[in-house]
Parts: sequence; C-alpha cells; structure tokens
Amino acid sequence: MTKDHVTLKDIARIAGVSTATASLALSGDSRVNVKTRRAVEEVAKRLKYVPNEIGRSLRAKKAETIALIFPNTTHFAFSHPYFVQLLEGITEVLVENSFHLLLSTAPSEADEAAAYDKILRNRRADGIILWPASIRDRNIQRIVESGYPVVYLGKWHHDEVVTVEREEFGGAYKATEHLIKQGRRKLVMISGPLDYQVSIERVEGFKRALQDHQILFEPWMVVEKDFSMEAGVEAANELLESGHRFDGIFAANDRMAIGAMKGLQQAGITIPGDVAVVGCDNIEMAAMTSPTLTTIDQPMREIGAIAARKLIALLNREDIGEKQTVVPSQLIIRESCGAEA
Amino acid sequence: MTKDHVTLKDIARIAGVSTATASLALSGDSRVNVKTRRAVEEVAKRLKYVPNEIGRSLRAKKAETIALIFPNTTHFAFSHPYFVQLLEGITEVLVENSFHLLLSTAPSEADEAAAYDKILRNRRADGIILWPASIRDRNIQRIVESGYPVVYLGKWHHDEVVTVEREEFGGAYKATEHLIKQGRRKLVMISGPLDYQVSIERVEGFKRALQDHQILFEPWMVVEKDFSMEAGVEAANELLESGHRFDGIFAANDRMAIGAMKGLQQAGITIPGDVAVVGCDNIEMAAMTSPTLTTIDQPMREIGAIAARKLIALLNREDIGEKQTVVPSQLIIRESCGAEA
DNA sequence: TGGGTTTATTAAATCGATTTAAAAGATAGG
DNA sequence: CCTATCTTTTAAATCGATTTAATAAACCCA
Repeated sequence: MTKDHVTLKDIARIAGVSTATASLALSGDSRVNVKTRRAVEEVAKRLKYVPNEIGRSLRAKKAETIALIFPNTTHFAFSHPYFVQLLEGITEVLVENSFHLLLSTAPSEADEAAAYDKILRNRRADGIILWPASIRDRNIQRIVESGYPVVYLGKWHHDEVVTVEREEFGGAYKATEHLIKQGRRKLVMISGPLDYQVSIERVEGFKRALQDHQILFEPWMVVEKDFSMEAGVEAANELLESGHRFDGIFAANDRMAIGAMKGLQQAGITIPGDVAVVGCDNIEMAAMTSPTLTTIDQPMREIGAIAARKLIALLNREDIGEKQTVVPSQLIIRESCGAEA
Repeated sequence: MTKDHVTLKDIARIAGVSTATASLALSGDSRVNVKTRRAVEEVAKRLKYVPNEIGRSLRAKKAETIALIFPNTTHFAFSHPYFVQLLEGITEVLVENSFHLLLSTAPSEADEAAAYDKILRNRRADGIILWPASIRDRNIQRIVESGYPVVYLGKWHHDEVVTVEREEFGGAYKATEHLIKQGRRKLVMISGPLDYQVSIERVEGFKRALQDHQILFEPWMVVEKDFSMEAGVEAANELLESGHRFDGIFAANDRMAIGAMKGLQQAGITIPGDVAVVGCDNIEMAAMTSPTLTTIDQPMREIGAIAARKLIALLNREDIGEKQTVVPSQLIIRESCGAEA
C-alpha cells in the first residue's frame, strides 16, 4: 500500500484550495466560482476521488442505509421463495435513491433483544423494514414502537405505524370462495403456524367465506403446519387418516399446497377430480406441477418497493401518503381447482 | 425528541471522568482503575449506552461490514432458490463475528463500473464476497484484481485470488456417469447460459463423462437455456422436435430439470421409463415432483459460511488456510433416473 | 476615491469514538 | 524529605467529510 486512499484533503491540496472550498465545489454550491469548481472537479476526476461515506455519515448523522430485519422467530422465512422478490423490490428503490441495504438477523432468540437494541442505536441504519414475526415475539413491539423510522410488513394493531401488507384476509376469502363456486362445499384449510398474524388472517378469510355461503365451520377443518412442502404431505396424510370427507383444500402457501397434492396423489386421490386445491403465493413452481396449481398471487416485489419508498420518504420527512397500504392479491386460476381457466 | 442519543461524552460527564477514561474503561483497558471502570460501566448500562458505530468506524478505518455483490449480469441469480441458503451461511458467520452484511446490486449495466468503484472506495465495507457473473463482465475482473479483500464464489484463472467454489465439473461428471450406469447412452444436456464459467464447467463434466464411457459427443447434445423452469419446458420441446433420439437428460439446475420433465410428460413421454432425468442443486421441490428428481446437492449454506470465514480471516490478517476451496457435491438418488435409491 | 455590496474563500467547529503522549497522583526507597 | 517508579487520568490529535461564520477580494456607484 503505497498510499491508502485519496481524501478530500488531497483534492484540496492539489487543486490549491481549502477543503471547505473543495467540498463546496464538489457539491455544486453556487458560492464557489465556476472556474474554481471546474478545477476541483478536474482534480477529483483525475484522482478518481470517491468520498468516504463513513466520514460523511458521521457528520450528517445519517447513514443513508436501511436495515431489513428478520426476527429470529421468522428465521425460516428465509426459505420463502418470494423472499428474493421482496429483496428485489427493495433494492430496486434503494439503488435509485443511493441508499444501502443492511441485512440483519439475530444470532439466537436469547441475543435478540440486545441485537435489536444495537441496531436501533448504533446508527448504522437510519430506518428499518421489519418482517413480521410470531405475535409472541416481544422484540417486534419494541422496534415498532421505538419511534425509530420503521415500516412493518404486516398488520399492526394501531394506525400510527406505517405498514405495507398483503391482502391476507381477502386473498384467503377469494381462494375459498372460488372453491365454493366450483361446487366444493366440504372444505379444509392447511394453515401456517397460528402464532403468526398472517396465518390468523388467512384462517379468518377462510371462515368468513364459509359463513357467507352457509357452510358450517368446524375446528377440524383447519390443520396447522409450518409452511414447508414436507408439512403439506403430512397434512394431507393426517386429513385422510382423520376419516373426515373433503373435496377442497385451501393451503396457506404454495409449498404446503404442493406437498398436499403430492400426499393426496400418493394415496390415489385425483386432483381436481376428487379434491380441488388452491394455494397461495404463486411461486414459479405453481405453473409446473401436475395439475398446475391455482393460487393467489402476492406481489412481493411491489410490496418491497412500496415499503422502501415509504421508509425513504419517512426519513426525508416527506409526505408518505397513506400510512397503511394493502396490496391487493389476485386469484390465478390453473388446473388444480377444476375450473376453466 | 427530547434528547437525541446518548454518547460517550454523556457517559463520561455523568461518571465524572474524561471521555478518554470512559472509552478505556469500556474497552476493559488495564490502565484504568478497577473502581473507575466499574463506575463507568454502571453509568453506561444505566443509560443503555450503545457506541455509535459510524464514529468508531471512522476512527478505526474499518466498517466491520462486508458486502455481498451481485453483478448486474447475474441479476437473475436472485431467483435461484439456493440464494437464500447462501445468505444464511454468510449471515451465520457474520453474526458470530459481529460483522454486518451489506447487499449490493448495481442499478444497470451502465452504472455498474461506477457502482463497484464506489463500493471499493467509499469504505462502507471492508471486504467483498462476489457472486460470479458472465465471463464477459469486465467489472468482475476489476474488483477481483483490485487488491481489495475479495472472496470469489467460483473459479478464477490465477491462484492469488481467494475462491470458494462448488464442484461443478465433478458434479456434472457424477450426474452424467450415473445416467450411463443406468444403461442410458443417448444423453443430452440442458445447460445454463454458456457465458458463465459455471455452465462451461458443467458442460465439460458432461463431455468428459461421455468420453470416458466411449460415447461420442456431438454439439446438438447441449441445449443452452436460462436456468428458469419455463426454459426447461422449452428445452424439452426443442429436443423432441429436433428428431434426435435420447434416453437421458442432465439439466444444469433443478428448475430446468423440472421444466423439462413437465415438457416431456405433456408429450406423453414417461420418466424414467423413456427418459431418465438428473438435475442439479437439490432444491426443496426436487423431492416433491412426480417422479421425484435425482439431483446433485450443492451445499450453498456451507459455501456461504466458508466464504465469510475466509474473508474475515483475510481482514484480520489471519491465516486463511487454502486459498482455493472446492466444496464437494453429492449425488442424491431419487426416482427420475430409474435407479434403486 | 471611499463606503457599501456582492462574491469567493477559508479557518475552525462539528459529528462520536479511539489512542497517544503527557501530566498528575500515588507509592516506595534511600 | 526528595527523587524514582509505577499507576491513573486526561488533553489533544485523529479519522474524513460538511457547514457556519468570518474574512478577503472584487465590484459598483456616487
């Protein structure tokens, strides 16, 4: 390392001005003489000067960075196929605004409280996009209500909090209603873990659709599983073994739906002949299964983009528009529900 | 905001010492009197002091942060299901070492050069984990050979560069050989884009396996596609339309393999009866298809962890062990190849 | 030409921590 | 009691940029 790094000081020295002038010149301040500015710019360009953002951040008291936090209790969210879409939506907007993205996870549930506290205070990020966790996770509450700029990717129980959420209830309702319209009335649902708000809402949507069509809901109709494909297989087996008759399944995500189809088919049950299946998420695979999977499309990319935009607006103290945004979901009709597409 | 943020100065003032002593005390320096240290610690704890890492970074000239860079030409890599596993492996190690992870993407190919230059110089990250891009991407070369601490996730053409790579050639070889051992000799390969080193190596592995078993290779045996499921379907159709006979397919990833199976089945071809299929990656879905997919397991989580560990060692000027690491892949036998598992 | 503006430039403070070198205080030995 | 040594503490510099307030220079008009 002959020399380390070219700093503003170097530029100033070589251009024969003070660092103040150099700084002002590079920021295009009108106070500095055009000729001087040109000279400074020329030197900066020649030396390939790139400002040290750490120094800049310290002075500006902002990091131009936002953190995407995954609470420990959602660690498995990482395996969600659409996590990547969310990320794409977020980065797209951040790049446009010259922001950086810090990905944050806690080492373990025990360290979690401390870890979040640090994120909130060490000033490495200016704001947070928060992925929902178990409703039992106390840390979430701490972050959301800390006054720190936060966008929460789900429903929150009071409306001061900025949220961007999928249409969970409505999506589940649409899916269930679609099954009913196909003439299925003996419906069951494969739910995700019920300590997640998301799961609760989807179950509510399912129930409401039944109710609106005069179908009596009974507790056995909901099987609680963990979102994985393997769990979908198990759910199918358990339902079959239970002896209850059913002719339609709404699964809270495509992975479980695909697992369930696998389980049913292995038991010799035809889809959609014997049982119709509707999933949720519209992952790439949903178009590849046999039969292809009818599902609810959740525009995760858009959600990421909206969340990022709101957070940046929040940081810039600009108008963020509506505080709560619900991004509509859409029913994608394929083969597994027995409808004409 | 009654008051903004508690700083070291506050701690020092309240504990009745200088900031120097406070800093020394909190870092456990032996020079400060035990009693003083206790007092300072007590105040820090009471006020929930968390050091501003921006200030610390500026002074220390390091950010305790590494960047994971996705070149623009690999943007679609984001959709790789195992991207998430890579991320998990990386974050696991980073968290252990109190490092942060910055996710970096360039807005467009045009801005790419400038964007990387900035990452290299703005000191926001101390080192880089670099995902491979098209071999035509000139920016990659710039980063790798910049002297900046870099771990490259692929093969590089000279051995000064620290790399962690999957056993691409070997994996493809194993997959192909397995097909041959099942009695298939009319083999084809569905490859990823051939301007990727990864693709080239997998094709080489395929060719070598043919050669070692006295099967003549011909150019039509390799179909170049873009890694998506949809592309797999197309590949199958093109192969069928070409009129060439084949009884075995090696696909360079599971997504294309799954698409190809779909395409074949739609054309009434049975798997593995008429055509055996082997994929690559072992994504969750591979265990759910009908038939289940034989594939090559690529331990992405481990690769991420190793890469992160090496990079941190590099930053700490510790011994990093071997500069080039090849993580072995493993053949996972399921139904699609017609073998007894 | 001199007083009043305008225009350009810069010295110095600042952000929040760390670290060095120097000062102050305590202790011991003669 | 005085010097030498050891232990603690602190003032001040530093990291790299930005910004304010002050100064310097140029310009204008009577």
